[in-house]
Amino acid sequence: MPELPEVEVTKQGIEPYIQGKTVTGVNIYDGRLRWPVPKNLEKILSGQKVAQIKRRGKYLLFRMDDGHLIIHLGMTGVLRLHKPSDELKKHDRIEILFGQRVLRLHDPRKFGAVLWAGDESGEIEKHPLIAKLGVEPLSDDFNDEKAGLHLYQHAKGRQVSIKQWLLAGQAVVGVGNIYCSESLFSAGIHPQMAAGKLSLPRAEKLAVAIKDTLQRAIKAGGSSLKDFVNSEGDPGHFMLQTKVYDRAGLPCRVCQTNIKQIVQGQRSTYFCPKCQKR
DNA sequence: AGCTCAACCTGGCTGC
DNA sequence: TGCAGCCAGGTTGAGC
Repeated sequence: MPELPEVEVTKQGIEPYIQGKTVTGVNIYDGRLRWPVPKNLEKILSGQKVAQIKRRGKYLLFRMDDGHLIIHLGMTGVLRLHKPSDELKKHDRIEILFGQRVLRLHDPRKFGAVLWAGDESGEIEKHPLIAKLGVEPLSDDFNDEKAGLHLYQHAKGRQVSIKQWLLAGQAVVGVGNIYCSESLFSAGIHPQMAAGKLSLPRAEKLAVAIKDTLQRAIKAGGSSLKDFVNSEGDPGHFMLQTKVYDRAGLPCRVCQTNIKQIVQGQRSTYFCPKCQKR
């Protein structure tokens, strides 16, 4: 479910209610996520205050008194605030109590993660899961002058397809399978082109396309999904109307050519064979 | 170092 | 209706 925009909207949705609040308890209903949830998480977190929530790529980093709580939503994770009395739903895996509010992770496929990184293990930026991540697409490090050049230099010499290169997240984080297809369409780049063939002008165009796609998705999510505090509602799918994703066989919204679907690196890619050039 | 691929897990949809 | 097979928003880690 969640690519960067979904994670960002989640962050913005829960932060006002959680920031400055103290953990009063933790319940683990099924801790067998991507990695086992630490069994002693309740002991670790109880009494600690949330100073701030940051997002790095698709990771949410809760700055606590003695370290960071790391949460990743995986493929199907949803974080929402509830009242403790709200009925548990199937696939609610873990909850963190803040007095009369409770943060629940609902994750059917269990690809999400809830981990603890204490300060003794170093700065959170050096954490093994965080350290290798690419540049933040919406940060100053990816502004107009630097962004295209950064992509161009990172892609140089790579034989892998530009779709797989972009999705891998080593150059830029947060571009998941949906917005990867969308961004390449927007930049007019064929997904099977070798990453190393990316010219500087096209890299600049791609950088703009990525930022624009993600920003618009965040806006769409922010408007369609303000309600992070109640139990109702399914915050799962709030996608923009897609240009190519999941539109195999349908006419391109620009040129009417049929959208094609292919598989790259075990993932589906959608593109317009006419609008997108190698 | 770069790249490919299997694996983690559950549910929903398609087609027989 | 039942069931097998395939697909799904992410990421790591093994192996070449």
